[in-house]
Amino acid sequence: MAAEGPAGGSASRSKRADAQRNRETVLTAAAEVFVTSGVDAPIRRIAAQAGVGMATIYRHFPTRADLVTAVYQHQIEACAEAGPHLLARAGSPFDALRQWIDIFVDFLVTKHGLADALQSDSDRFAALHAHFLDRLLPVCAQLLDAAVEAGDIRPGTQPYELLRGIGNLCVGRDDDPRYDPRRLIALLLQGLRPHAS
Amino acid sequence: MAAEGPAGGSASRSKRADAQRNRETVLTAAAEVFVTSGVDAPIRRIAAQAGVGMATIYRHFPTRADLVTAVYQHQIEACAEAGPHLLARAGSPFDALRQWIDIFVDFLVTKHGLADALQSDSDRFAALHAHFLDRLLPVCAQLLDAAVEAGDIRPGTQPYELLRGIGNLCVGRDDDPRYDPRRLIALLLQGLRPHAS
DNA sequence: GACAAAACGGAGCGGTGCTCCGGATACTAA
DNA sequence: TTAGTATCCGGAGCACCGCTCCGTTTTGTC
Repeated sequence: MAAEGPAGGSASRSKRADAQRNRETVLTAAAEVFVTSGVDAPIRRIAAQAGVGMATIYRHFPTRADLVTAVYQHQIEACAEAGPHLLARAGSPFDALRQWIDIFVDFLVTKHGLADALQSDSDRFAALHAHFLDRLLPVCAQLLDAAVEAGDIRPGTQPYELLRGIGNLCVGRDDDPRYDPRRLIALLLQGLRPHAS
Repeated sequence: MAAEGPAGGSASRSKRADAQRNRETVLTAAAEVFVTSGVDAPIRRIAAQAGVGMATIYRHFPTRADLVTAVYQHQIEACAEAGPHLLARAGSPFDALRQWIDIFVDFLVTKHGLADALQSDSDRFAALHAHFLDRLLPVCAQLLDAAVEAGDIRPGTQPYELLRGIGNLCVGRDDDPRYDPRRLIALLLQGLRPHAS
């Protein structure tokens, strides 16, 4: 709680220049390594790729979740912002929900191991899980509410449960032609529609 | 392919007495450790619990998947056998499918980390995944076919996809009151029902 | 009891997460 | 420009893990 430096500045600009530079270097390197080795890649490898020491990574991103969060920050944000946008543009709230889920799923399945990390049983990624929730849960809830309001789906589904379920369905090997999470998610959405008794 | 010893014996009885004894000891110890520490527990810990060396475990169960498979052998078998049984007893093929899935889910969620292991994107549990599939896929397919035949659900769903989807929905922390995989699986099944257009 | 085959146990190797601290670096003030 | 200092860096080091190798012990047989 000590006083901040002069002129405060925004979140990540109140550091020394080399620190700021290294932060970016690490983020770039991590993004590259994540593509080839998944978000579970050894910190040593990321450090080597960035040409820095391990401690530098830990100093900027104390937990692995912090690093992953920072790397995918923009895409999480884009996904969150797509929600209201779709709600305004799509043909129906249900379509908006469906398209938003498509975006979310595309995001998850193209990042090797990200879905696994999100639902990991260990606590190593707790902060990542929390950040996804903070940012995306309200969006999902809004879309869900709108669809219920419009009578497109039955009420009673909890946004958290739906979001985690979708994430769960994206877990595991993504190169298996026998398994496409999108088909199951479509079934799930179908199950949400009102009974046409 | 060398000649077997005298009196051959069934699968795991053609070894020396101490080996046979240790095999059982290890299985018991592993079952205990799995309950408290999950199926990812360190081999060292299981060895300590059993009072044997690590090499003994690796000798009897070359991969972790072999050990896990052996520990849960009986329950996998029971689950597989429940399929035809339910099909004969339940009110409808759909009910049979639903009840069988309940059994499967109960099995998964009560073994910490088992669902995670099954869908793990590493290859460490490949043999476990394969064994589950060998044993349960035909059962699931039979139940699915019967339900389609009876007109309870729409055709077109692949047993593998359904089984893996259910497994996926069981992944992650099992002590979160906000998330109950059974509710989502019920939705999934609902989505399988014919459109009452 | 002697012998060989089988099984055992744990030291040891490579790899990983994370920390600690001596040294290098960037800003500040004179 | 040059000192001085707070900040940051790098990698050695420790703990833990999976897995193997090999000298030792146990078991079954003659």
